[in-house]
Amino acid sequence: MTAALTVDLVVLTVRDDRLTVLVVKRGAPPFRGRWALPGGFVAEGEGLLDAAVRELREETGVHTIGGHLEQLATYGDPKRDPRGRVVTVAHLALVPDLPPPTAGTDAAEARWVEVAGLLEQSRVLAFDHHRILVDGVERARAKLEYSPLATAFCGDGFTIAELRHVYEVVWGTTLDPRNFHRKVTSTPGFLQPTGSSTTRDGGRPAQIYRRGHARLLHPAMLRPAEPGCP
Amino acid sequence: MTAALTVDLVVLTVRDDRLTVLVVKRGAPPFRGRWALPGGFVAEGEGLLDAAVRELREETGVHTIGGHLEQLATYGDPKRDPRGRVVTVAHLALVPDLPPPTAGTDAAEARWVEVAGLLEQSRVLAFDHHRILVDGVERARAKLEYSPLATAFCGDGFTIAELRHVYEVVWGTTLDPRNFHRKVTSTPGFLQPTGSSTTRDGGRPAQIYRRGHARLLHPAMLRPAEPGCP
DNA sequence: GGAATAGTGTCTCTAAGACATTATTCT
DNA sequence: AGAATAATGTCTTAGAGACACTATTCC
Repeated sequence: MTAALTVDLVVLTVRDDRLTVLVVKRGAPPFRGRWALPGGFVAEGEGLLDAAVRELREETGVHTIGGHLEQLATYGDPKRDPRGRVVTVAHLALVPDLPPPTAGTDAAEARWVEVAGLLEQSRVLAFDHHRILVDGVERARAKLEYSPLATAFCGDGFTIAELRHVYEVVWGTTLDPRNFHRKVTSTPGFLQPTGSSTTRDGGRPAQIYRRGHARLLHPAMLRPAEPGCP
Repeated sequence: MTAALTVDLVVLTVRDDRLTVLVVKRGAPPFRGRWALPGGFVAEGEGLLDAAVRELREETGVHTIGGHLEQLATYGDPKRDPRGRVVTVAHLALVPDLPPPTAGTDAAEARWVEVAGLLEQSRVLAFDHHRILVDGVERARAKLEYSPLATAFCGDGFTIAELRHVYEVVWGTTLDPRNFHRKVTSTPGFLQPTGSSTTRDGGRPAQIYRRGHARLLHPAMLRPAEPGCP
C-alpha cells in the first residue's frame, strides 16, 4: 500500500518554570485555524530525520543546535487524517529556551504553550496530536531518568541549579538540592567542569558545567515514586 | 510525498539456550533467496499494528497470543529499498518457544536463527534488516530491565528458574539464582502464584507462576555492568 | 554584618551482591 | 542414602533519602 508521509514534532523546552511545547496555528485545511504540532510532508529523496530538522527550521525558525532530536513513534491509523491515508513519523526535540518562534510558510502562527494545560484538554490539538504529545512528554520524562538528556534543555554552559530546575519542571516534582548535586557530580561523564562560574547579585557564584560524554546514566536517577504506586 | 508502506518484524524467542530470531528466505525480488526479517506491505485501511499481526500469522504461522508485540521504530532512508521509496515500520515481538514456523505465501522458507551470529555478520540479512535487528535486540534487552516483559518469552505458567533462564540468555550473562529469586518475588505485581508446581524427575518441584499485573518494575532490575563500562 | 545562593558532610535505610544452608522430590 | 533442584537466610556494601552546616558573593 502507498501512503502520504509526514513528520511531526514534539518540541519541548523549559520556559518560566513551565514545561512548554511548540505549537502552530494551521494555515490550511484540514483543521484550519486549529492548533497543531509543527510538521509537514517528507520531500522526495529526503530522510526522516532530515525532514524533521527541515520542518522545524522552516515552520518555526527553531534550530536544534545544542538540543536533541530523535524519532518518537509512527502513527498510521487509517482514519487519523480526513484527507486519506497519511502516516506520520513523530519526532521528539528537546531544546534550550529560545527567542519566540517565527511562524513559517504553512503556519499562521507559532508559539510556546504550557504542556500541562494541553495534556488535560484532549480536544485542543488537531489530528491525533494529543496522543503524540502524551507519548512525547512521557518519553522525555523517562529519558531524564537514564540519560543525561536534561542538558539538552540547558544552554551551552549551565549551573547545577539550572539543571536541577529542568528535572523539577519536567517531572513536576521538587528534588533535594544536596542529593541532586551529589548524584550528578558523582556520575562519571555526566558533567564536565568549565572552570568558570556565574556572576550574579547576591549569593555565591556557581560553577558552570558542560554536558559530558556519557550517553547513559549508571545507575539511573529515578524520579520520586508516584503517590500510591507501591 | 507518497511512499510505499511496509511493516517488518523482529520476532525473538528463547530456544535451546539461545536467543533466536525468526527469519524468512525471500521468495521474490529484490534480494530473492536472501534471508530477511518477516514483513510485508500494509493493506488499505489497515492499522500498523494490525498489519504486523497479520504478516506474522500469514508469513510464518506464528501467532502472538501470550507474547508481546510493540512498535519498534520506522526506517525511511530514501535508498533503503532498490524498488524506490519504501518506508517500513518495524515491530518487536517477544514470543514463547513455538513449533517450527511454516513458511507462508511470500516466503520460501521460515526458520529460527541464533541472534548472536546474525549480529556479527552484518551482510547476511537483506535491506537494512541488520540495523533493525540490532535495534530490536537492544530494545528487548533494555526492556527486561524495567518491565516484566521477560514473561512474554515464557509460556502461560512458568517457574522462576525458567524466567531466570530467559534473562540469562537475552542478556548473555549469568545471574545469581538466590538474588534473582528474591528480586522477582519481592517486586509487587511481577509474578502471580498459581499454587501448582512442576512434576519432574529428581529435584524439588518448583512453584509455577503467571505474569502479574505490573507493567513497570520499581526499582528496575539492572543487568550487570559491561566490563570496562565504569 | 546580613541576605542570598552554592557547595560539603553525616546519618539512616533500602536494596543489590556474595555466599551457605535447608527443603522436597526422584532413583 | 544420594543426587538433583528449589527455596530461604545472613552478611556486606553501594547508593538514595533526609537533614545541618560551611563557603562565597552582593548589598
